[in-house]
Amino acid sequence: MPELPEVETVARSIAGIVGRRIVSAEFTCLRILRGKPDRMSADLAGRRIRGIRRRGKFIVIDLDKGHCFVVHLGMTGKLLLGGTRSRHTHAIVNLDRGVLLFEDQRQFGRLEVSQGLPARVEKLGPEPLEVTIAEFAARLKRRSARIKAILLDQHFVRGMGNIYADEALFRAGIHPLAIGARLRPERVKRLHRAMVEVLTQAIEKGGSSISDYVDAEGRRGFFQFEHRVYQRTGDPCVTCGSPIRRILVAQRGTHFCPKCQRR
DNA sequence: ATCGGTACCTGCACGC
DNA sequence: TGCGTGCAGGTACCGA
Repeated sequence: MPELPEVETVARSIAGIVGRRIVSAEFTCLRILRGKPDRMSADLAGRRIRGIRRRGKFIVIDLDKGHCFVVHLGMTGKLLLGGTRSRHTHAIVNLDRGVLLFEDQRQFGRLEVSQGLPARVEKLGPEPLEVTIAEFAARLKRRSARIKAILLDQHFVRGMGNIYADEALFRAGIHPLAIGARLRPERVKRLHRAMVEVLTQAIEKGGSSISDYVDAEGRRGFFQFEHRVYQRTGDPCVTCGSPIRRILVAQRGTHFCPKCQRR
């Protein structure tokens, strides 16, 4: 499910747990854990929640003494405040008031307890909503891959995913197979602007609910109604009417208008 | 360091 | 109805 706008929406939806204390935590699926379940439970029990932040697609729950509870939602992960347990409920975090559940049908999500930020999470690229056009252009100049693959690389910018890469490229009029370093400065500028616009608008709409994405209160997003190319294969381009095409780039379904998006 | 390909999971839609 | 195939918001890891 979750790219930057969805993760941001989920992070905001659990902001209310800041200040609460973790009473206990139970983990029932080894695959999604970075660390041993009993050790993680012991590290979490009794800790006060000091803050919630998002770093790329990671949700960082800051605890006492620099400890972090780091959550990645993978493709189908959900953080939920209360609600009924299901066969995909893999973690139950009991708070002094309420409970935080982690569900994940496909088990691509990951949970981790660390002292400070894990190195893997620390060394990601800049936030796409903060990176300046100058830095964006400089970083792009060093990349020889296709622009779609570059946007998906979390070391280039952190938080873009398959939906918003396709949507940003469409809005910028750039073909997904264009080589990053070869983009003219004017097109780089358009891409930077399109990326910021599409992510900002998507956050305002609470993200995209493609199948079952919801925030921690169970609310769906509405940005799926604003998609112009993503999963619109064969449908007419909203600008020129040409059928939207789907190709594979970096093994990911990639949607674009062959007339509006040029290499 | 970067690039492109593969593996990891479950569930759904589709054609036969 | 059942079965095989392809597809799905993700990252990690491999060899080149």
